[in-house]
Amino acid sequence: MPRQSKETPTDHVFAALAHPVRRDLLAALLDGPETAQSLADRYEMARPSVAEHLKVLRGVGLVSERPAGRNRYYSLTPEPLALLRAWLEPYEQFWRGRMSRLASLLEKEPLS
Amino acid sequence: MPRQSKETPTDHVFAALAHPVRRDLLAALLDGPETAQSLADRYEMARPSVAEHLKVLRGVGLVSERPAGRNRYYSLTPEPLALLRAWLEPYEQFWRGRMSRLASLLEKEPLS
DNA sequence: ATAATACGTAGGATATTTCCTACGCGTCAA
DNA sequence: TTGACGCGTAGGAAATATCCTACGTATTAT
Repeated sequence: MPRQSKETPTDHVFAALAHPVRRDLLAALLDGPETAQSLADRYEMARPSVAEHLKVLRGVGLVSERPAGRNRYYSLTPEPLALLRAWLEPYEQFWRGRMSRLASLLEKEPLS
Repeated sequence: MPRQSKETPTDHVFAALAHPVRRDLLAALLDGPETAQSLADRYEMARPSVAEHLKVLRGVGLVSERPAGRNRYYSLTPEPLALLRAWLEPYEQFWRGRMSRLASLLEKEPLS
């Protein structure tokens, strides 16, 4: 399997979540919408840098924006995280498979 | 909150999963242990490059190795993915909150 | 012993990411 | 209108990540 040539939405979500600052930004938005400026203040980071990160998050649909006068409020839209959960699925099955195999093993040979 | 200075295990798991090739490698290992060489063949990539990726995955505990003569079998150890699921938790709660608020809104003002 | 093969890692070229300052645009207050 | 403020983005420096070939080591086959 020589790696799919096209990048999938899941690829982009993983890439967006790879950076600690972007995950921090998402966490901050759990408490409600905020502006780029106030987020920049919170993280001791230049506002344009925060704006870039927000752009990435918006690109994968994890964040949406609402203009309000000269302000612009960013809010969390967690739907794309469903892709992450879907990706996780086969590994959890794999894990459960291992666990049950271990369980049946212990059943046959207890306390050895 | 000026960003935690120390990197957490969760940070490292996200970083490890950020690269498409590393996710492909994990997916390949779902079918059972494999050597670096056979993985390299599958992905049309130089073996040392695959070895580097495996090193990263091993660093976060997603992969373990078992030497066997001059071969070395890598296998999937999905436990660290629990960190990812834990990270996901607050966002799923956030999501459910939005859904239920929408539901109660529709209940009060149906089909408008 | 010798040849072949699998391995990890070093060294380094290249690509990508991240972060900043500088700028121009739009909005609000005076 | 004018000045202050918030915004996004361009441009570029610096840090990271990625991928390769080259090398040395260990194991198997001849």
